[in-house]
Amino acid sequence: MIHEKFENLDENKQQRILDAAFKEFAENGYERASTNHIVKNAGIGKGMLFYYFQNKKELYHYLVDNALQIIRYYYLNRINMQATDFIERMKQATQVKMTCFAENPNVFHFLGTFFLDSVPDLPSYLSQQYEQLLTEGNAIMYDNIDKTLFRDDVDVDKVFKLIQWAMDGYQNEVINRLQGQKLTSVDFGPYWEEFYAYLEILKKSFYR
Amino acid sequence: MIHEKFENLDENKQQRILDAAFKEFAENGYERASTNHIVKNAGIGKGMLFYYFQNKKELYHYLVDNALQIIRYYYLNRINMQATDFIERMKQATQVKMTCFAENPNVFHFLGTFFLDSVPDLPSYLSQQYEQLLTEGNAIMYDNIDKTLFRDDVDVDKVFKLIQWAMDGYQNEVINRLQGQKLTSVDFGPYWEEFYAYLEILKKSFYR
DNA sequence: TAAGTATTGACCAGTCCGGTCTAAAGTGCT
DNA sequence: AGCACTTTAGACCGGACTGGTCAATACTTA
Repeated sequence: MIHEKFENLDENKQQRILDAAFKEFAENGYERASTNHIVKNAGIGKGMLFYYFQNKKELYHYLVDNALQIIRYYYLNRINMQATDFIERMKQATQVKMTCFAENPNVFHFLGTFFLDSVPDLPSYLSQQYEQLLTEGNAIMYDNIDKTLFRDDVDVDKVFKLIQWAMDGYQNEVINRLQGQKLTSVDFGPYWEEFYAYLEILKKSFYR
Repeated sequence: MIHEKFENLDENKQQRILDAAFKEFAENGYERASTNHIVKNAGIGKGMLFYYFQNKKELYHYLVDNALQIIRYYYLNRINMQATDFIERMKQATQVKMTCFAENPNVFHFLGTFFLDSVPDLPSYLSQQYEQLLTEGNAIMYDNIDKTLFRDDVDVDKVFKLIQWAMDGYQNEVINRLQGQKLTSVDFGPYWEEFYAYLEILKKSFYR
């Protein structure tokens, strides 16, 4: 195995290195991320990083692969596609997203900038993995939706958009409100209550 | 005057320098912005930048001042606060924002990152200017709104939020769709039509 | 004890940084 | 034309930081 050395490390140390690397790349993009910062934040010597990984680029690819797997794991198994109610579907998607974000903020942020970053020589197997995740995600959001629930005097596709913008808006609002706090120690109960109130308004307004 | 030299330059050259500087700071934040890039993109010699401005920080402050003035000019004079219809108010605000963005993308982007950037020793007169703009902007959005227009079975403040998230969502959507195009040469007509269609849906759904 | 593995951080050459300064070119007055 | 003054360019400076190497050490196992 290519990453035998790294993956034989004890769990804790592995995680420290991954966290430091995700964070550094997320905050600075590929080019400007500093391997020096990574080793310092991970608490290891400079040499070890290049003992575990061939070079900076190879480390980056390892992280992309890792991040895609994590996200995939969250999304694909937790959304019930039998529910044909669009707002209920969005509710699930939003909760999955927020949970995933709270538990893996660095990974999330990393993938967010990964899309924007002009990635250096991404191997094709990673591009494919990424493309697949996108199409699967799309299916999860829109397949098997009952459009007859909506009031018939408006364009349903536009209402889809409006609902999604509402989801995004609320998520950003919560993230902003919680800025600086450790997400793992936050009680999201009250936030979900508030969220449900918004969903009720959307149903009242957009459904028959 | 401190910036006599710079402001006596012919209009064109001044603008080239401002554009290059706004763009560089916007894309990289204060610390990582490079004066070398700025002079290269502005097409001037390195020495001149430090002939016009004392140093990097002083240039940055000049840009902040300039940007705040530009934004202020757009917003304060073009929104009719006599109109008590919230959606109409948001429509105006969104159009002003998009117009301003299309005509000054660099300035807009610069101010966007300025908020996030931990700004180096911002002089108090600039902080004050900034604070004032924020409160004025708030007034423009929410003062003198007729809340009786809304249906009475929902929380009006939450509907405010939903409408604003819709505005933000549509703006982002358009900006994404037009990515890479020169905004000044785009015909926004069709986009406004589409925008009005969204506003109609919002009125139908959220008003009595 | 000896072989083998894991680990460190000083060190390398190179890039880029903000800022300076010399020398030249341009401008305007007499 | 000659002189004083302003405007311009970019070579250059010390210093910070970069990705990556490597010799020296500590630890583990037999």
